[in-house]
Amino acid sequence: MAVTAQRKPSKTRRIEIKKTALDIIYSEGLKKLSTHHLAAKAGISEGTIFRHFNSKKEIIGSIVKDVKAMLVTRLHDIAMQDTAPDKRLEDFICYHMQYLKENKGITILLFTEASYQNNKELKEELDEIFHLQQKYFSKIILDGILDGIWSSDISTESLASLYMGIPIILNIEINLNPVFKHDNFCYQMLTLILKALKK
Amino acid sequence: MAVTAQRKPSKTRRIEIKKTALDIIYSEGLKKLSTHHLAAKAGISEGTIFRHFNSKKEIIGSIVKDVKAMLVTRLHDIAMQDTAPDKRLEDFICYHMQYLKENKGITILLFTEASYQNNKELKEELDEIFHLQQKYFSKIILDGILDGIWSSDISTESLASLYMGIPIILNIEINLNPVFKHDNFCYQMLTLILKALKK
DNA sequence: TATACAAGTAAGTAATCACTTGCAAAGATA
DNA sequence: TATCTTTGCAAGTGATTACTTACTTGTATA
Repeated sequence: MAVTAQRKPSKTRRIEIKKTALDIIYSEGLKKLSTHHLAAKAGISEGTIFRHFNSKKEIIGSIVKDVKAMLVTRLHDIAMQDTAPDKRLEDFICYHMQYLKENKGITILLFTEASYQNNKELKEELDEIFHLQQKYFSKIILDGILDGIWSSDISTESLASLYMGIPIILNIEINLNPVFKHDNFCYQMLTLILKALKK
Repeated sequence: MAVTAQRKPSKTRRIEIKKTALDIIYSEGLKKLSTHHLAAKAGISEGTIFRHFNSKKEIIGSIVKDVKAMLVTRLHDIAMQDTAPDKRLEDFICYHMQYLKENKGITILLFTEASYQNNKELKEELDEIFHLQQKYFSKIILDGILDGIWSSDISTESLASLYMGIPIILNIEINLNPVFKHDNFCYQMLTLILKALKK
């Protein structure tokens, strides 16, 4: 019979709201992400949400921004390391999968929101995230081909396209199959990619 | 200044409504698929939609049923042919891509609706479609391995998972890149898969 | 030609949506 | 202690949602 939520600084409350939003997306679906339901799950009133965000759109925009800061820059760093390409490829894929495993609502948000809403700015953000990931992946592959460890008669572009399907598949499998063994997943995918790259 | 839509038998009208729904999903996003907007685009009144379908849910359910009848059974037939596995693989992938190219709203509907709505029956239907496609794909791969034309040291299951990412990627690329050259796409993907399968 | 049914409409319905308003009170600073 | 800013809430707002109701009209068949 809570009367009023504990007062917290906006910075903290924003993080809580975004975390709750991802929980809802992952466990109940995007449709349940109403401001009413989000407030209830976060233990605050609906009005309080709009004290910390100007709009619902801004909440999603802020989450996307977090992904760029946390995931995309890390993938960039991995791709640009001066270690061997096969080592970088492993780090890249495994970090990518681990991040998505630990932030389970992200994939649904990125791919569903873009095709559900018709928000132009959001679409452009997602487009950028998508193609940056492809670009960093391609960088590693091209380095490996230049180093002579991988076959050059492969379309790097196609392989990068194929790679981008993996996060989505991971998510669908997790969603449909509750006992999905995520741990092997990144190494299984790595093995397949290495096989395709073999000279 | 049309007063009343032309009278058509329910069978015809249902097809028109479903076609219009897919057009909206593809070109305007799932959010714009309201019964109000759907009726306007189909050139009928909102009430007429409910003359031919009991609910909006039933429209989507009927489209999913069409996919099972048109796409899934065709993929089954291709997988079960007694031609060479590499021929079947080519037919399988190219028919799959062609179907999705000609029915552009389907992929968004299948993958977005499942994570947007929390409709249990729909989720089970989509689960079935997803895993049947994986199963038929795996059948071809296993036949090729048994015939000795492809390497046996590959996880058929992993490859089938990887394969299922392709339709989604195709859709995202088409959406983000208006001048995407779909024609090469299925052969590029086929090449990569064959490379991974090489002995 | 009379009748019955199928297919159409306009104008509703309650529920839900994102968001606003006006006010109370906690916490920091003077 | 007095003041000011920030964070909270209850109770709204109009717009939109899927769907219903009551009624009209085209068309096939007796």
